[in-house]
Amino acid sequence: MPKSAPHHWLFKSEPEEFSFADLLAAPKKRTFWNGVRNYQARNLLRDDVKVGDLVLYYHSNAEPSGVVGVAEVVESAAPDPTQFEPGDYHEPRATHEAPVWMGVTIQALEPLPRTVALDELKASPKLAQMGVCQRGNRLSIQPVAPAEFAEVLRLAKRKPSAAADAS
DNA sequence: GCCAACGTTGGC
DNA sequence: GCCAACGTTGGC
Repeated sequence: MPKSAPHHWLFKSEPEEFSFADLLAAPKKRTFWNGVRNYQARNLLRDDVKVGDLVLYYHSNAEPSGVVGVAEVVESAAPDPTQFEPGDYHEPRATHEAPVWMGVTIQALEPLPRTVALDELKASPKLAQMGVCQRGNRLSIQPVAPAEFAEVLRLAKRKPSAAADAS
């Protein structure tokens, strides 16, 4: 059996917390994606995010918010160590035998030629179904269709004005 | 800083 | 199991 094609994802991060530039500056351009504290996102990380999958790196609460880079999953799910540590991410119910929260390790591939801002994503008819374009969608780990992934990369190579002219 | 949307918690 | 209260996310 051939391996299945890589899946595509969008990971949200507040740049003040951990930006794509921070990822590029990290050792081996890698980081463990810790701090996910939502069960739906946790389940995706645990069950569906695989080594070799591609990630759109999205800056939320940014100026502007949007997709800024591409990363690759290099290690599949492992227990999030911050759940065992004191602090904001501590999880009293977690034990090493039965961890509650999981994370994956990603590695930066390339920054996009320019940020594809949220309003551009919303302006593209091909991205109408994309999770991040849906009102009220707060999920920090979202599946992305292959065609959507390609469209975001295509938008990133165009001038913003050209994107606005698209019909 | 505001607030809409959504998730979680806890009383009952 | 219902649902009100509360907390968080994240665009604006």
